[in-house]
Amino acid sequence: MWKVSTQQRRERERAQRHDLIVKTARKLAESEGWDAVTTRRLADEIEYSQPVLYSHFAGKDAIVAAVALEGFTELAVRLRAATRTGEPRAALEELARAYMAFAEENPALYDAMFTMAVDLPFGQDDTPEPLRDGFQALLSGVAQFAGGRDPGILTEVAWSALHGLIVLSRGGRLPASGREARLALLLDQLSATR
Amino acid sequence: MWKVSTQQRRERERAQRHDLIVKTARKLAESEGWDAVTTRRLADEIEYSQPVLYSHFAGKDAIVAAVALEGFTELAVRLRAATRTGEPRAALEELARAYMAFAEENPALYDAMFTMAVDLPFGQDDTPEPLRDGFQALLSGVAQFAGGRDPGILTEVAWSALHGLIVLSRGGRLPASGREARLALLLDQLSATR
DNA sequence: TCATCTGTCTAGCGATGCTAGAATGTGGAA
DNA sequence: TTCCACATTCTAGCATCGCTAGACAGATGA
Repeated sequence: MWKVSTQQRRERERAQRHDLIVKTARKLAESEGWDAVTTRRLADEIEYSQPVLYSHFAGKDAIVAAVALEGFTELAVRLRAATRTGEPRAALEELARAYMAFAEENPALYDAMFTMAVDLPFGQDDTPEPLRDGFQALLSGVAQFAGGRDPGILTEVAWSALHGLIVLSRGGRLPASGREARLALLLDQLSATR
Repeated sequence: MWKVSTQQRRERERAQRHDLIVKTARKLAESEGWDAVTTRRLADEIEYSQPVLYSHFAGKDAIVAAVALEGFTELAVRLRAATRTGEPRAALEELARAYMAFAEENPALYDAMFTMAVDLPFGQDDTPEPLRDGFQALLSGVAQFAGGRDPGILTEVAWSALHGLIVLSRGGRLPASGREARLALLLDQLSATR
């Protein structure tokens, strides 16, 4: 009944608006916090009415999840870019710093990825590619210090420690002053092969 | 104008109701999650009307903070009780296990303490006693492995790692299967003096 | 017995996520 | 060009949230 070309244009426009919603939600969250990201406010920003959001996403949580997914892709890229150094200890440090820098530069995004959205499949078969890729990048930097131990487990512990530092620092649970000292100590711990 | 005894009775009753609110909020959060802890629901449970809550607390956040404070006290007691073993490595393990057990047995409480409530003073001079005490308990178990390093920093890193493991496991970010392996590896890392 | 004052409740405000049904506008057929 | 059909978008509203003003009730001391 409808021309094929018309249908394609519509799908293209829908995809663009889908992206616009995600980008706007992210920008808004980053500049004013996730509390400011209400469906009304978001609808205003994209210059459409509220129900339009629900023709793209099942609900607000799905929008947050979409933002988080975008974050995983960027984090993976960033970690990949930080795994090119030669010397092991320096490589590990660069990797850790890349992770922490990402979290600091995109606090709202990081929250969406690791504290808010719960409905993303993580350790399972249908885990999105970017998630898997980011973990692999971390693993590549940590693995050489595994010695006889399981590199996967070591990576999980390293990741947990980094995440813990980030999230406790952000909430004011850890003083901002000791930042560098803590990172240095963690890197020492991790890079001690045995 | 008012009898002293009357006034005392009233203050006693107020204190009891204050406790009732905190206990009820905690129980409700633990059994149905913090989303179920609405002011209306909470008022229903304590068999008073909503405004009564606001005569005790500035708002819902203050109630959560009160629950969190109770949690800090309990955690401190628990950690203190786990610092009595002789052999250092065993003492450290017992301490770590006590911390993780507390988080697992009281997930909602742990969330209130470390993820939700933001208005509790942490690393400052007016930090509540239980917070300081819990940190000291952790420190007492970790310090002997510090070697030449700053025991405070080491404790902060150890705490971060534990917290990271807990919070990532809970969100499904880490598979439940490797739990013991991750803890063992972390303890190895921490107990390696250098 | 009465007046007063404290404590409690009813009712309501603005804002939230979400949705049903009306209105709009676009595309193809006559 | 006119008209109909259908997809798309919007207006308006629901239930619920945290929070509060003002009415109501009950206890207290004179």
